[in-house]
Amino acid sequence: MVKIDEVARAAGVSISTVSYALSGKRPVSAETRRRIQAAVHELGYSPNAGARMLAGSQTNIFALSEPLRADSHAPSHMSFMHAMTVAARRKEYDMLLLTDEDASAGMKRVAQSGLVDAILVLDVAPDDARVEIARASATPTIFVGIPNDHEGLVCVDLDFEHATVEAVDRLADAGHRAVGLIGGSERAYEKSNFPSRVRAALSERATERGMSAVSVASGPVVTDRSQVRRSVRRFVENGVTGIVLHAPEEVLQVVLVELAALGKSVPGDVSIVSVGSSFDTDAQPTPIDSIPLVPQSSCELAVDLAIELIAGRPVASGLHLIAPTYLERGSVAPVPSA
Amino acid sequence: MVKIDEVARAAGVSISTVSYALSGKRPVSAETRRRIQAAVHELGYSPNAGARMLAGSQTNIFALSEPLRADSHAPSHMSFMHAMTVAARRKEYDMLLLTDEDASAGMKRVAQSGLVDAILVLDVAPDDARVEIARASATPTIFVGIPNDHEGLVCVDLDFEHATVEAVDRLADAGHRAVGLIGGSERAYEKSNFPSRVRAALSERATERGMSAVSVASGPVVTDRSQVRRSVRRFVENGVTGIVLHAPEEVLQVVLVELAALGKSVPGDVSIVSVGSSFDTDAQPTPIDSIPLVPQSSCELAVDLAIELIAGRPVASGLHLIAPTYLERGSVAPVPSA
DNA sequence: TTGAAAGCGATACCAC
DNA sequence: GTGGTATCGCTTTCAA
Repeated sequence: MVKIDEVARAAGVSISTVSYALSGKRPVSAETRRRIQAAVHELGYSPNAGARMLAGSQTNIFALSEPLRADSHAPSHMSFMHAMTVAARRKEYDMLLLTDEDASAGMKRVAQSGLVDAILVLDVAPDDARVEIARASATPTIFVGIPNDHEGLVCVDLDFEHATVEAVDRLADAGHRAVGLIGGSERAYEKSNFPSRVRAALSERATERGMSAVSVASGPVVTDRSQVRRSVRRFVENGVTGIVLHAPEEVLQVVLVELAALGKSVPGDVSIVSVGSSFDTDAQPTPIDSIPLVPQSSCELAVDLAIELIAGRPVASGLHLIAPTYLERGSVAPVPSA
Repeated sequence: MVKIDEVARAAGVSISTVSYALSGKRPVSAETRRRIQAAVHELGYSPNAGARMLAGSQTNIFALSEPLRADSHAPSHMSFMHAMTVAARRKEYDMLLLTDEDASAGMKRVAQSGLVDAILVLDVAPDDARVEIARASATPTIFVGIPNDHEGLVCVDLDFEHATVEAVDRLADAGHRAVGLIGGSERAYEKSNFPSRVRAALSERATERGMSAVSVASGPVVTDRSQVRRSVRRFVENGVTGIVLHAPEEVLQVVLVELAALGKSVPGDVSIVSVGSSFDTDAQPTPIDSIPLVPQSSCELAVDLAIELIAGRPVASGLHLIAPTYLERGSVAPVPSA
């Protein structure tokens, strides 16, 4: 394991110059820097992590607190974990995993031992125990998702309410008079407080636009396709021509199959918009308009905010909402003239 | 951030005694240890991670190399990552995440910087680039899964071959004369070399037991249920009464639905055994006999082996196969007397 | 623009 | 059974 003094010797400079050349915290002449970089490359030097932490009081490690509840949607979680880790690496940070059975204790431990510079919290529940720990800790903490009580916290999320409004508006603009919502399972409404915000925003906006709204929460995906199909049938019977979907990929597929079974085409007879999904609505048999929840966006923002906090720069505590982006895929069309 | 000397002062001992009391590497009188523990608790002390790494040359961190390929099965991956992280924590280790775009570079980096004590490799491909890196590195590395060329490596996995043999034997013992295999997607056969071992073991054992074997790889799960259904129909037409399933949960569900549609009952008409699945075959509408791939088992073994290597204790390089466990759930019954 | 040297906070050797 | 202290490899002040 090659050390900094070997690099210094090889480059014919002092240890401190090597350190500065690598960190860029002090100007180093072009020629000297070149020699140092050559030596670094030559010897395959990378600074000892422990020594760096100790001397620099920065670890370049984030903790990712990721409670894996039995009912969480694995593919979405993976996307977020992955996006977060990649975003961190782009900023030279590594990612340490904190599991659920360890969430509270783990957050304390990594903070107290100075193992990490900041904590990133995924899969935030409305009533999340980690909120209190974050408040009690001096370690910068960013929530991806929004707990009910987010006073003084830094939270990142998609702006679901505006996304929903946008979705309703698109349908209204296309002349649709009745809109239906296919939401997630009942459990989803306890796990996160956004499904209910979507539902509320939809009702409100539909009313404002003079539409009638029918909202339905779908049952647990795999075990209860029939409930989703029932909802779709009810929509059709009630003259709903616009559907807003806030649910996983599997549910969309059931919806599409059922519509086809009822002889309804998309967007010929029924228009669909997906809100806040993190799967690719473009890769569906029928591409679907979407206002996606893009893990990369949330995660990059979260990482940037963490870095600001670490640097001691001011960050507005409160909600950092990501503006929705509407992706047209041709699944919204004017309502058929009855 | 409270330091060791404050604890020492509070307990009225020297810092070395505190260190020894905490590490247990030197006997400390009961009374002294009690006072130290009290002080630790009182002050909320936890040792500085950087200092510890530097002085002790142990980091108590593992790296988890987890290439997230687009076609990987998210729920299984999550199970493994989670199980591995939990197993590590039980041994006082934290887990650092290495992503795919970083796999090779990341492994080198964390090894060279002394950030981790060992590397755990998940989702091993038959022809895995990480094999070479492991060979070139002095950092202990454990593979969960088996690359084709595993010379000199330490690999952990379920003993799929014996598991398959056991499954075939159960069916043979129950009098079944023809056995069918529902495997994963074609891609699965490239991603890991176990699906093909299962297939080979099945053919061989079936022959040994005087059975006829029909092997079928199912298509990509979601987009091609029809292929699975076709296979099931073919099985029934060909008089197959015993099915070995080596595929994800979704495939099992399709199989069960199709059998029902064909008027076949389980285990009345057809017997089924699942091999190497990591979902709960007991939670299915029809519970299924299973020789499960238990993430906990693999991960605990991997962690134990890593610790052995770190401690400098000898570990047999080569395959560490986990003995299969057969779980009876009533899905295997004597072949109906035609 | 560069160098010397004082820490950072533990661990573990050497004494007692 | 306990204490003093050199040491780990870097960062960063202070000097030049």
